[in-house]
Amino acid sequence: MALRAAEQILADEGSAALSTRRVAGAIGYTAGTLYLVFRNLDDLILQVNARTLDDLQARMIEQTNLASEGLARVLAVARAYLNFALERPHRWTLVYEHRLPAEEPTPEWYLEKVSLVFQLLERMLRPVLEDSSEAEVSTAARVIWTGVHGIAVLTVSHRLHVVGPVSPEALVESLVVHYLKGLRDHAPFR
Amino acid sequence: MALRAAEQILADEGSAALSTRRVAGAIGYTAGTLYLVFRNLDDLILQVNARTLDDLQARMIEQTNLASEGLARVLAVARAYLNFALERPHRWTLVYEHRLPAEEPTPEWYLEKVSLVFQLLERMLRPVLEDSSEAEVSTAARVIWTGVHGIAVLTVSHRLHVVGPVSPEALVESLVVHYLKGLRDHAPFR
DNA sequence: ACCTGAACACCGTTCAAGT
DNA sequence: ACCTGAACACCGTTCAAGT
Repeated sequence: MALRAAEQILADEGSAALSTRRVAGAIGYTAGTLYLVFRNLDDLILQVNARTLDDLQARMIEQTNLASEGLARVLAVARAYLNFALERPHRWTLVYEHRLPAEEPTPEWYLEKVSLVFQLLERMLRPVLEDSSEAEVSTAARVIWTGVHGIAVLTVSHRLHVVGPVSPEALVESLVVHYLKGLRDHAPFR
Repeated sequence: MALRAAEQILADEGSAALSTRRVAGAIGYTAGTLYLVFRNLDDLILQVNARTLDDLQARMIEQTNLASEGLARVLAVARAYLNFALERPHRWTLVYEHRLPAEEPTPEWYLEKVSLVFQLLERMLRPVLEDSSEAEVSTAARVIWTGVHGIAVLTVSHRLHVVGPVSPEALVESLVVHYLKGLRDHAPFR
């Protein structure tokens, strides 16, 4: 299948090597044939990314189920997201770097998959923030999601070690633990 | 100048339109001529990014000086970073999405500029975390930097609104305020 | 019905040749 | 000394033509 060949090229050589001619060649066809299956290269990439998002979601659910109590589950989702990114840097990078041409809107089914990954975190967070309003849980889920994403982005692009040695796992733990602690402390800042 | 033309194309049409032929054409030259000034396209992009990092640093210093006390200064650096990204999405995106070929190492002077942006945040953070060790301040600076970066990345790529309406400014404030509050509370999580 | 291969409009990069 | 323009090896995409 074309998608599997694309994932292989991606894993081995990164997104710069991902071309219609390369993918077609890898499965014994000519570039033109791909256009009988996919609308264009963007469509092919969207399908590759859909599988990546599915795999990510599955991994997050799997890892989260190994942890029992509140905070441990939040940490487990966050770590699963980070580890997925670190283990498949090229596939994961393609998901958030790929941009459709401005005129083409992102398909609904794709946005749905992005949203599912986020909702999983939101669900794990609710029991930890019992005393908080719905809006506060919502904001907290966004902060942790974007924060873990940022750690993963800068680690994968090798920008993090530029400012000294540091473990991304330690950053995720510090972020989740201290942010949630601060959220539950309703006193003013100083 | 070639760099100014490159910035114009980038701002107007994004990084996909940034080619040697386009840049050369915009300044009345032929593609080959650019190779008398730049080693190749990657080198040109590196120079564009260097200017972007300089502008970002200047903007951060400027905004930070408007705020006086501890927490306000940390918030000011964080907001300056976010706003810079939102106002120049294409230029800012190129800085963190551009990858040199694996064999070519990133030049020292470039890593220095990345590191300066981070150090500015670290300096603002120290007075707020008087009771913390050097290592704790160091981790905190990395968590806030990566966190704000993640908020900016997902906002610029339009992934944030996918999970419902949300203001990136509010996320930055929630992250900084609650994370720092949690950091100063030395009690165990529950 | 399925696939090819040539064509078109683009790339980055090099380099002999022109002024 | 400075720049061009052709050449080479690549792109994505389309489509008449082949089997």
